[in-house]
Amino acid sequence: MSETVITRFAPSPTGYLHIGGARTALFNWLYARAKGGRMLLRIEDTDQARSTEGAILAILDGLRWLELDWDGEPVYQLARAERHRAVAEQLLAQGNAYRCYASPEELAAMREQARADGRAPGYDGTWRDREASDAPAGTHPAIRFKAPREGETVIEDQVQGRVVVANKDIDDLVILRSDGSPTYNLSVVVDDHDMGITHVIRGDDHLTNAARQAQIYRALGWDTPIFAHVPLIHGPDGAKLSKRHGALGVEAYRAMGYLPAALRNYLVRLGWSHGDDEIMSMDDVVRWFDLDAIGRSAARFDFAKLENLNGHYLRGTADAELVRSLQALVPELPDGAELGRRIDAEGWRQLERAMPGLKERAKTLVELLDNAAFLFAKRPLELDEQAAKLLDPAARQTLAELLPGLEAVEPWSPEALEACVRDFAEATGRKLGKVAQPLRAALTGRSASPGIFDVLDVLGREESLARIRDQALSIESA
RNA sequence: GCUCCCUUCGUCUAAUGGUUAGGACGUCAGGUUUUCAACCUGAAAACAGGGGUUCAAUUCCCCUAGGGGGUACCA
Repeated sequence: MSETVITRFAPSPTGYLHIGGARTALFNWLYARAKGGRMLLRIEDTDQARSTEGAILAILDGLRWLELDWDGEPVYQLARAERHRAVAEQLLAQGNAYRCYASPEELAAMREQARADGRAPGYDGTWRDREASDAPAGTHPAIRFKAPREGETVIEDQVQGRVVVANKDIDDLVILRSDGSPTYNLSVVVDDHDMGITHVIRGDDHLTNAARQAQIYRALGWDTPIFAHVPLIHGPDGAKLSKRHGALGVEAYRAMGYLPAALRNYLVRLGWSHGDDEIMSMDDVVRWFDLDAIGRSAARFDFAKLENLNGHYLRGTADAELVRSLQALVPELPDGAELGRRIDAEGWRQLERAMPGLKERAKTLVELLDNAAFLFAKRPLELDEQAAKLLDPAARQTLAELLPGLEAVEPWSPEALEACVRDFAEATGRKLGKVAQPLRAALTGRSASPGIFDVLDVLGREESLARIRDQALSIESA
């Protein structure tokens, strides 16, 4: 009997959706899709001190941007606290848990002592067998899980393989705080069980939790889900890619001009592989994805490769769609407001017309937009250093000589323009580059741009000639 | 400290008990070209170290080193 696969992505809303979380979500999504199952979303907001509404929104937004959809409504863990509490009480009634009256000070002292003795700094089980009558008056106890002390707990992990933890190394964890709120390890078990989760795919920072959780499953008489602990993603320097060490939320990648398709492709190859395949559609990946092809070692995040992939996807995206992406991106840019004002409807149309030449030359949407700056520039153009160097007296002379021919070009099409410029170069014994580069500098203010005949075409006759005159004329006045 | 996991070119990775250890990104050198990209060709570049097991280990086992995770009344 084959059971429907149900995975879940369970972020805690204490920050944005970071890149590791995004990959975890992607893997869960892929596995569910690959097996014809479902992926559920659970917001683990039980840490009320750190969870924020804004973070929840940022995470949902990040998932939507990555086009990772989930099935059904998100489950909010906090809303299920009553159920978690009931399970804790059940564990207590069954004798699988006990009340612990130790104060925070006592616990701290206990940890310190254990450390000094070279032992694992876990709870020592003081209240495991003490009578309730010993309880100090007026204190609210926490409830601790009575973890087995003998033997070992085995996790048959789909990625990590067989992981064995000695039970003596697992202490009695608190499942219900003294204020009556459930803790993570209890909530996860109850929720995963109640939601019918069949496969838990998450970062391997949860690997040791899995052993604790397995013990709780057992005490409750529930089947454990299948675990798959995916290695973490490290920064370019090999250090942990944590929120504190410059890890970025997916919205930062969006703002840097990356395409969701490129990020997904990059992320899926971080830890998972299918032979020598690098560029894969999500349809391909869904067809091929499985847990056994996930590697066991951590990967470093490499922007260079992401950029390369992004360039690939950029080139493969339709012009009109790129314009829409750009329109959505502009407000998120640092100078977005100013830029948004400068580009009018006509500007967007021009941008789309210039897109074939632009998308060939950019690795990100941000770079693309920067390369398109000449479209929105106002005369007289500001020349960058190299363009200024290019427009030496000889070049300005060339432009002056070229001008009459260009003025007569009819129609103003790339083909006709190219014929005109080539004829001019040939007739005057110049190499094409000697004409094209000054033109480029005059028209775009830079030394690099899309094909120069396309630039002339997109800019139009009037604006092109005016920009050329701006530069050619200066020699006559000089 | 205790405990768990990991280790193939700079990076992401493939493969195999016997291979010239493959691909991709990046780098370098050419080609193409109106610039820059793209594209094409080529090059340099890896089995962490030490022990075993075996006719034979990059591959299996052990140790060491290095890296990472966990070690909360956080998730």
